Amino acid sequence: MSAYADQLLQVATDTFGWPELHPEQLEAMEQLMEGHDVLAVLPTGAGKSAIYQVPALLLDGPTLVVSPLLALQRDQLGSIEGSAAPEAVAVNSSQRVSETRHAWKAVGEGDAEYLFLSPEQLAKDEVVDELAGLDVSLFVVDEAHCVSAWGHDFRPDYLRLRPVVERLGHPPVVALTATAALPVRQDIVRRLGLHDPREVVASFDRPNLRLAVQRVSEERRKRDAVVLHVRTLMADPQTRSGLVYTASRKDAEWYASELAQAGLTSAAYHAGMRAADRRRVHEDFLAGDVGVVVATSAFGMGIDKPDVRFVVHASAPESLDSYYQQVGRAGRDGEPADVTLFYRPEDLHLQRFLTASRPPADALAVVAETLVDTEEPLRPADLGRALDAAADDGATKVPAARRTRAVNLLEQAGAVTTDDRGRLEYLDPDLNPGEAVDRAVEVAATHQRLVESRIEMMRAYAETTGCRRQLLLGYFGEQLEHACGNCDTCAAGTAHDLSPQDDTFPRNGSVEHTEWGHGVVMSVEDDRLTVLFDEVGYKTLALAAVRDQGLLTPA
DNA sequence: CGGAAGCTACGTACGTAGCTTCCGGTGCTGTACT
Repeated sequence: MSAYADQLLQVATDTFGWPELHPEQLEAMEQLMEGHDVLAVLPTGAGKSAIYQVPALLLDGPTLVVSPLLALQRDQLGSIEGSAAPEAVAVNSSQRVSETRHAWKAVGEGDAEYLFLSPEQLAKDEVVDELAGLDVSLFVVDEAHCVSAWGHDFRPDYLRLRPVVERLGHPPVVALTATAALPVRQDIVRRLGLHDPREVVASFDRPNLRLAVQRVSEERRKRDAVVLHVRTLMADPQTRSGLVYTASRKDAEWYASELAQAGLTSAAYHAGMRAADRRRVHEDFLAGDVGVVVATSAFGMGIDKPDVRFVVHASAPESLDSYYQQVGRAGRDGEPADVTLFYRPEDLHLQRFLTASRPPADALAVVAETLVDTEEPLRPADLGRALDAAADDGATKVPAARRTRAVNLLEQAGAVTTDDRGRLEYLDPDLNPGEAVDRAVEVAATHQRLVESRIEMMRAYAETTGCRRQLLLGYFGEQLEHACGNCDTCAAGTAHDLSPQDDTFPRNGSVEHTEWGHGVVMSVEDDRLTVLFDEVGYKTLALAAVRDQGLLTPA
């Protein structure tokens, strides 16, 4: 046991009232105390927040917590307030100016230990300037999968945390998430610039979830089948609550009303609803007044209800990452829960549409040209001003989010870098901006291939005749030797235990493909391999073809 | 890409087949207006 274990346990007990810590929690905390960066992948309910809350009190200086949703920030503030820990404050657009002023003052004077912020706040120079004077001792990225899932497109400021960490002198950084497959973990480590990170990864297996897929041919039949399935589940007196996920807001409304007509207490939940209605649905679900919430992906983070008895998908999501996160909301109490995907291959086309992204070609060109022409490195805000001025002279107008996305891509392409004062610099004056744009477009294309290959993994899960849990856990890098006995394919008798493999291509081993280049073996089944390639994402290869044609060599 | 909604033609007077068009997810922020 390390020198810190006793102190950590004592703070956990005295301040938070936790009589003990899980080994993973303690491990992550000790690594932080020793000054290491940490990536912790632990299931929800395993006490991820404790990992920063406890060491924060032993480290000298405030703890900065990056959190994706204001609602989550409020929850966290509330839970810290309910403990004996020092004050927690937030800085965001939803609170009064006076509250924000108080927050800065309290952190500055050492009265507040925890400061919650969104990544968008950290994109502002004045916020980072303020933080730079605070001697931040711990940098926490909560729900860190958002870095990878949202940073590339939806919320590009998630990819700009790294320069902030550096400007704060790189205090120990801890990234926390419940679900992260290998490329997501790699992305988190790379984008946050974690130094030699210690990874604490708990098992992904949730044996109490009964996994099933119902394949349906027609949309109309699927709707009937989903409604029937939910009605059947809710007819069981043991089943008080469950979730139905849909791909569109319209479907969420449709199923919610259909289930209500069938006599169930159901409610829709999606981002198109008014904030007050969303909050009420959430509260009613927790209180048990609403039995079934029918939701888009908007419903999820921050829901901690132990007795959710089922999660039904009326439509497949865009990745197993999302799928596992959503189904993981069932059966937190460890009791059996039903997890069923209603699958039509056609539904994957919608996911393809929703995840399709065009690289911001015009923005890339303007940003690259502006940066190459600038003598001094530019702060992002100054770049924005320069682009606005250029737009007044007839250049393409570039909204802030697009500009950030362009900067991110140029940086990933190695054309632009951020210096230690957070300023953007064009790296090689001899590199033609047109060439820089081409490279950035290629970076975006590589990422897009990964996104598309994730959809194909979703398809593989839905269509496999092997054990679903083996496939799912394999996706997250965990090998299940025996068929699980608690999924539909096991029940149908098509699943079977893995037979011993020769170890030409061991799991997690590096390989080189004749066409697709470098990759890492994710899972090995009897007749096939799934490999994550750097350039083309996930690919499943038939072992026979690999052997006969010599497609793959260990690297 | 697929599905729903809206439109037109049909050929009979209201309903349906078939075509076209449009829509489809996740949240922060700061500002303008009630």
